[in-house]
Formats: sequence, structure tokens, C-alpha cells
Amino acid sequence: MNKTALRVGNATHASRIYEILRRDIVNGCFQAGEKIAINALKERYCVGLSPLREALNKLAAYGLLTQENQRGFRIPRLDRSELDDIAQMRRKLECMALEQAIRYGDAEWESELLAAAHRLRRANGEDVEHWEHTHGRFHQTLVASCGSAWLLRFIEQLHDQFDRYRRLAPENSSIREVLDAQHDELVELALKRDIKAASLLLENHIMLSHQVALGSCRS
Amino acid sequence: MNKTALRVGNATHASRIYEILRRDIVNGCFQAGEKIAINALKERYCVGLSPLREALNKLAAYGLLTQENQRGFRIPRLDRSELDDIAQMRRKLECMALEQAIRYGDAEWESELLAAAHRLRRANGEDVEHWEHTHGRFHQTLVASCGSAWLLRFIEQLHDQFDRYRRLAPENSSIREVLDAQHDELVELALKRDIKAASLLLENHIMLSHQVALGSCRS
DNA sequence: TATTTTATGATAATCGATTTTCTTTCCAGA
DNA sequence: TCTGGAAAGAAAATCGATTATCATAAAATA
Repeated sequence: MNKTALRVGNATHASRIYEILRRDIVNGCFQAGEKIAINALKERYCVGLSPLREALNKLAAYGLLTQENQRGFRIPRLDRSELDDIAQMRRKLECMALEQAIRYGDAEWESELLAAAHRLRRANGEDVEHWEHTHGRFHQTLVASCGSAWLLRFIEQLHDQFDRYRRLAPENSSIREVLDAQHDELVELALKRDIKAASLLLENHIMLSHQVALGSCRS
Repeated sequence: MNKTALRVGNATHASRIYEILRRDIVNGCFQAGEKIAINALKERYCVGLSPLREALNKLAAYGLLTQENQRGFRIPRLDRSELDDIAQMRRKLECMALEQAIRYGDAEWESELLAAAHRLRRANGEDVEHWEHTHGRFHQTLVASCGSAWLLRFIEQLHDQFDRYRRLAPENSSIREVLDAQHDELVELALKRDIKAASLLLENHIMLSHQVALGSCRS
């Protein structure tokens, strides 16, 4: 009846769809290389063409979709050398950010970091969706006080790219345990303001995650 | 009569408009903070709402427009601290890229670099639009062989951001001369594979440009 | 039979009109 | 005069339908 009932809060359809699709793409709900069937999505998410196309265009600009000239949108293929690139960039940018974050982080940052780490520990064993969200928030908080909005923006973008690979890789519980332990160690070193050690540990953390994520592509 | 006559080559309206607007925003054809009057643009560029809105959405995702919840698009304001952030990120990412470019660059890269430098010298004194394009291409070529597509992507994005400030700043012919000379010195050091010196010079080059660009914002 | 050409159905891109939301103005009441 | 709220106008967002393009299959030609 009332079409406005579709509106959640005061966000536009386009922005809602954008967020939903971003999550779904990162979570691997689509096949890599798959063509986006706009009409199907239209039905699935109960929106018109216009807001849907606007969301797809944004996702293409963000790098979570490819757009070929007159033949619509596609989920990007998984490519070993691109994953290597993403992981290496994560290593460099996140270490850079962490060093600055430790240098400039105040008491509020320390509190937020402890809170984020606690939430992450609690999320362990909970449903995957929730853990993923909490995990992303943890890494975001870790570098949040670096002082550079653009650096944070790039890091978030790389995280989305990286997670798309990682989520498609098979589980490895032994490595996963190590990674989990590293989260707490990172907090410890950050609070001790040990820049060198924290940076080295984060580097190792990302390289280990890279090993895991490699399981998603054959080549 | 024939509406398809509007098509240039086989690009879509949306992608054409995207490129035109990107150039125009970077070149300062709009006032900082200005609200985008969609209907006016529609007339100006002879397109419908849909392709125009798709282009605007892409530009917002790219960072050349801001998008407020239900009140359209705006040209981002000029902000001193954001310019500082952009310049510092340029410094870090481009130096990183240059070091790798010198390490991995092959003979083809050397040739392209010499060609780009030559074009830049020739563009001096030509119309501004052409110089800007050639200048952008030069810096792009300088780091092109770094081996990381994502690093190049971020650098290009930062360049667009930076240039928006710089193009609005008043001319300074004495600094401009120094900057021009540095372009040639950069090529020389790059071809000599002197990573340290080249990186230091690029750092200085960006800091000098930063000084110039600062002239665009009061704060 | 192989290759090109021509139809046909499917999909992408665009347009024009409608609906919703925001902004400004004006008026009533304090 | 000032404040709050309704009404009108402008602008943003969305929809449904149209147009253009691509992809596939059938037919025609060499």
C-alpha cells in the first residue's frame, strides 16, 4: 500500500542497496566473475532500476564491481597476483597507520581499542556474519587515531577487497587460533606504545592472513 | 533527429559525463562548497537524469563530490587540514611507488619517461588545459612501473584531489620554475637508478607544490 | 561445409513523468 | 515583535516505459 514503508530510517533506497550489496559481495554471496543480472536484483531487493543502478555505479567506482562498456556489471574475478598486491598494500598502509596511531592515540582511543578487542573475543564462536563485522571494526579501531582520513579510507577499501578473498578461502582453525591471539597481543603492544614491535606483529598478522586468503584462488 | 548522434565513439552517456565532470571539478570550474544543480547540468551537457545521476554517484564514491542524505550533491569545501593530509599521503605513497618503479622499471619505462618529460617541456607555455594533462601524465609515468595497481590507483586519486586545490591557488612563477626544473632532475635520477636521491627530490617536489596549493584556502 | 549475413530475443542504457522530501514563506497566536 | 506551524514551491529520488545495444540462433551464400 504505502510505498514509503520500504524506507528504513531516512536513508535512500540507493544507499541502502549500496550497503547491502557491498556486504554481500565481500561475503562472497556472488560467484567470482558472475554477471550481475539487474532485473533479478531488482526483484530480490524490491527496488527500481534507478537506485539500483546508482548503487552499482558506486560499487564499481569503489572497486567491488567491474563495468564493461555496454554490457553491464560483473563481480571481479579472483586473481592471485591481485591478492598479493592487496595484501602487500595492506601491510604497508596499515603498518604506517598503526605507527602514527600509537604516536597520536589518546586515552579515548585506548578505551575504544580495549572495547573493540573485548567485543572480538566475545564474537568468537558466534555467527560468522557478526564475527566478520566485529573483526573489521577491531582493525579499524586499531589504526583509527592515525590522523589521516585518506589513509583510513584506503585501508578500509583494501580491507573489503582482501576480505572478499579471505571469506572464500577454506577455514584453517590452527592458523585462525594464532591470528586470534595476535589481536590481543596487538592491543597489548599498542597500549605499551611499542611502535616497532606492534608494527612488526601487524605485518606478520597480515602475512598470515594472506596465507589463509590464498586458499581462495587456484592460480 | 537521430538521438544516437550524441554518442561519441561507443562510450555511454554516463561515462562521458563522468569524465567531463571529473575534469571540470578538478579544474575548478565549480565553486568550492557549491550545490550541484542537476537540472542545470542536464541542460548544459544535453543528457537525461539517469546517466547524469550515475556519473554523480561515481564521483561521490571517488571523492570528488559529497553526497548529503536527501539533499543532493555538493562540491567539497576546501579545507586546509585536508590539503595537508592529501599532500602528506601523496608524499608517502608516491615516494614508495617511485622507489619500486626505479627498482623494477625496464627499458620501455625509461623510454616512456623520457617521452613524457619531453612532452612536458614542450607543453610549457601552451594552454593551461594541455599542460595540466601532460603534467599529470608525467607524474603517472614516473611511478608507472612500481608493480602495484592499487598503489597507482590511490596515487591517481590523490592527484585529482591535490590538483583541485593547486589549480585554485594563485600562480607563483618563481616556484613554478623550480618545480619545472625538478621534473627533469627526477628523470635524470630515475634513469641513474639513484633511489635515495630520486625519492628525496620527489618528496621536496611535493612539499613545494603543497606550498603553492596552500594559496587556495584561507584557513 | 565453412563463413558471413540477417533476424530475434535478451539485456543495458536512457528518458519523461511521478512521488517523496526538503526548504522557504507566510500567517496565526502568544 | 517573536515563535511555531501550515502551505506552497523547489529539488531529489524513484518508477515505468522506451530506445539502443549486445548475444544467439537461423538462414543464406560461397
